[in-house]
Amino acid sequence: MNRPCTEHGHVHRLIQPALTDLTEKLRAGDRKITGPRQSILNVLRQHASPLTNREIHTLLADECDLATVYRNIHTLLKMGLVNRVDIGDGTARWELMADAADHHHHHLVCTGCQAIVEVEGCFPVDFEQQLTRRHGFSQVTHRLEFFGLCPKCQAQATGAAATEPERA
Amino acid sequence: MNRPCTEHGHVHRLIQPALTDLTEKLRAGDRKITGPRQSILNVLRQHASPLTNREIHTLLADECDLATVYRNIHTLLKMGLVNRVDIGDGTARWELMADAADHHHHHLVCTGCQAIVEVEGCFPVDFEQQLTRRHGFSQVTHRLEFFGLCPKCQAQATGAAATEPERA
DNA sequence: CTGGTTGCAAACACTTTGCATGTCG
DNA sequence: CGACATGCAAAGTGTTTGCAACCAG
Repeated sequence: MNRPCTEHGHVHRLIQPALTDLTEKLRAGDRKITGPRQSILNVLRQHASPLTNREIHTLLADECDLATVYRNIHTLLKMGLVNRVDIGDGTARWELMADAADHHHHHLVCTGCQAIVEVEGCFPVDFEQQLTRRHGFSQVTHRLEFFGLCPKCQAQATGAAATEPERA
Repeated sequence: MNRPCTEHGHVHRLIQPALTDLTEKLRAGDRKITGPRQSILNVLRQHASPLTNREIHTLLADECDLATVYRNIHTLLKMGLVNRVDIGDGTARWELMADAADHHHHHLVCTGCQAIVEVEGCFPVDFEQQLTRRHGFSQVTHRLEFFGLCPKCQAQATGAAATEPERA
């Protein structure tokens, strides 16, 4: 389902919701189809790697204000159209939520260069239910991210002056 | 392993590293055992639920400056003594890293009241290796958090306007 | 026409940093 | 004594919000 992107070093999702499907959802939620809103959705559609609000704004080439990006992302979040991704640097990243339940996935983040790779698969739902049942929680979801050193950064680390003390 | 804390509504970890073990690690890293540093470690030892820098500072009752908390947490992070936890609100939280590899755990966060419960167990390491092997990453770790509605918030939601203050 | 939306700027919250002073080892 | 640590304040980011003008439905 995925194809490596030689230019950016990450994986592009081939299957992205059609823009019409997205605007349709907006309409259903009594939201207006404005220019900035369509642009934001398009930018997200073209980048599988989660983007920060600032990155979205930059990619939009000042088509709209940064505050508008924040407001729209927030709206899209409430409508369940985007998904928040945290990679531990304190900045929120956003990706388009694939249609409903399918295409559940996670990310593999390089601790060296911050590159984000999308990984398929996840643990069985039984695991989640089993783990949370005893606590009486309902509507349980999860967020799972992997971290590690990507091939490039590994080479760079070993190749360069061997100043890399082994870490536990 | 855990015991519910009636006062704070979360779960306290019974097994926490002894303060001497912690200061020992500091010494080993050529770090000084200062007053603020010991206090921070003690606060973390007494609260299993991850704390924000501000919370730590408050619990310290102004024993030291907020900036000192930030700096020390950063130091402890680099030394591998604390672990960062993100629950999706943009604020970093910190918990004491249990001894080495054991006591690997995750968190169950209530989307209603932000309460954090520690959950034991995790998927088999094989899963992680299998999932990331194809990407050539090394030193792979992961971060996993569960989200859901805690029993209290469920009742509050169904009971509608029903008076259910019950100081949380 | 009308309420949602936007631009702009100010306000906020969290986090980092420069510098002089203080203190552990 | 020397290097690291701290307090204080200022500056940096990421994010939110008030308000008047604007625009999609």
